[in-house]
Amino acid sequence: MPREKYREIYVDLKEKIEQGDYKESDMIPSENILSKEYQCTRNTIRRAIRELIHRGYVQSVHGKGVQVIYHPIEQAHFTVGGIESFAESARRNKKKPGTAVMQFAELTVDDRMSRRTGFHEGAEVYYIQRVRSLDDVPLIYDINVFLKSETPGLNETIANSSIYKYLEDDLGMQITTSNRIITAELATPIDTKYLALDDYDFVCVITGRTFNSKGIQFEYTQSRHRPDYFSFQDTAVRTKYEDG
Amino acid sequence: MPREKYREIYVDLKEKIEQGDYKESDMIPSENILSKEYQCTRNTIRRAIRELIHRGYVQSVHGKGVQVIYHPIEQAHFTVGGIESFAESARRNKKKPGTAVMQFAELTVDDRMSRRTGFHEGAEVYYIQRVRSLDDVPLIYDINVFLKSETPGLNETIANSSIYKYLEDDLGMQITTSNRIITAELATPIDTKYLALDDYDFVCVITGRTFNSKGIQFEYTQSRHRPDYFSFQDTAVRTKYEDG
DNA sequence: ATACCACACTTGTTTAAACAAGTCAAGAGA
DNA sequence: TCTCTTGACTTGTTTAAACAAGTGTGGTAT
Repeated sequence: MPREKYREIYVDLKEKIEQGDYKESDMIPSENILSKEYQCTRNTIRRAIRELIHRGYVQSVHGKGVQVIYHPIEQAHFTVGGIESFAESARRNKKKPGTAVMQFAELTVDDRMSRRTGFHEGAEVYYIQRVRSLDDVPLIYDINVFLKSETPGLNETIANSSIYKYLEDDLGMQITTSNRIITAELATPIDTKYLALDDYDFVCVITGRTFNSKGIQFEYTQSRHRPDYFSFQDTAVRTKYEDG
Repeated sequence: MPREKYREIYVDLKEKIEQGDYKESDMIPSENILSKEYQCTRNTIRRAIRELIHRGYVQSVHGKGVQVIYHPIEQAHFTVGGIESFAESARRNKKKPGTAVMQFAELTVDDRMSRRTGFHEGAEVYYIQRVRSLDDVPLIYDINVFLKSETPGLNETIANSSIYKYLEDDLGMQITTSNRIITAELATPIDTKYLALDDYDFVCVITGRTFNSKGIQFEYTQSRHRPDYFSFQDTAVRTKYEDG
């Protein structure tokens, strides 16, 4: 459970917005009022509000207040966003997750793979391919490359359930940053073979590198999704003036 | 030009990273050292670093320091990310932008459109369809809906160049937050007709709502991209503990 | 009525300081 | 040699206060 004040306040306000206590276009109470309510300084309130802004819940307006802009999205898709494991996403989307390991290999990174994954040449890695299903329909083809030195003891059994759960609970690793690129590509024969693509001849692809709290990139991932079950959510905040 | 200290520091550090003064996996100087260098308090330094973290340039490691994780991406695609106008993106991707207005209409939001766009029923809007080209190849089909009351004076001539430029420079509007969803869809006959899709029968779609600094949603957008010219970049930072 | 100004609010930026907590290396003690 | 502790560093959280700047209201003088 969160022990940090700003996080408690953030979660509290977030739930109030999601439950409709504060409705879209409403102003939430001012920072001064909230700091009295939550028994803390304005700084701590501002930090909680900052998180809400970054997640697209509210929008601050100079001189006026902080306005709710949260709009629940239609859940026709399987929505991806933030840093989540497949199991977590599945649960949030209220679908039953399933996993089948297609390949589990241990290999050494060569020149070409190094450029693609960001791992150093010569690094020892686990190379895993898995098919993920939602409500028993195979919809996602996952290719994972894990740095062995940071993920010791990884094996096929673990790959069959949840690798992230193993990393976080058993190895005590903390996942922090994820750089991702979203594209769409023509389906490969492998996609067509293993996924229920129906009539689709293309897939949505998330390619990304993930870092742990020690600042080490421990993962490279490529997730190939059936398009009608994929949507990626994002909130961008424009900081004043250009970025350069 | 930025007058805020934290922004000057942010831009300065960002450029040092992009130019390779601080290389990947390097630690940048500690917050205390930087605060002396830049003649400010640690708080201001932390704020600049926070921005770098959110844009995927660095990663802070508790007790150790702040590490560079920036990795220049391969520019095979047309990369979208952050809040940018089409003209800005084109310039950043070093391509010549072009625009053709297919439709410019003024209409009133009805029930169905309200659910899709987030505008109130009965609101007066501009409805615009445009084909965007990069280096003279038509690659993006843009559908924009602008709230008339917030974007007065919009016309076909402006739509032909840069609407965002008009809003920011002439109307003095500040664009702040953008909620977007990225998906891929089968190409419609319109896509096929107006875009150079080559053999592709699908498009990448960015759907989004944009807010100005007054907290008013003034735009709804749908951008349909040729897939091989599209990539969406994202950095996610996992805040400790679950979001609820 | 209208234009203007003062005032009470709001959020935005910056400084300052204290303490918590994680890392790492050097040195003491076995 | 090995283990453990200490201390100096790092980032993380919170408090406190001052001033800047934008918004809106209400009153006053025209």
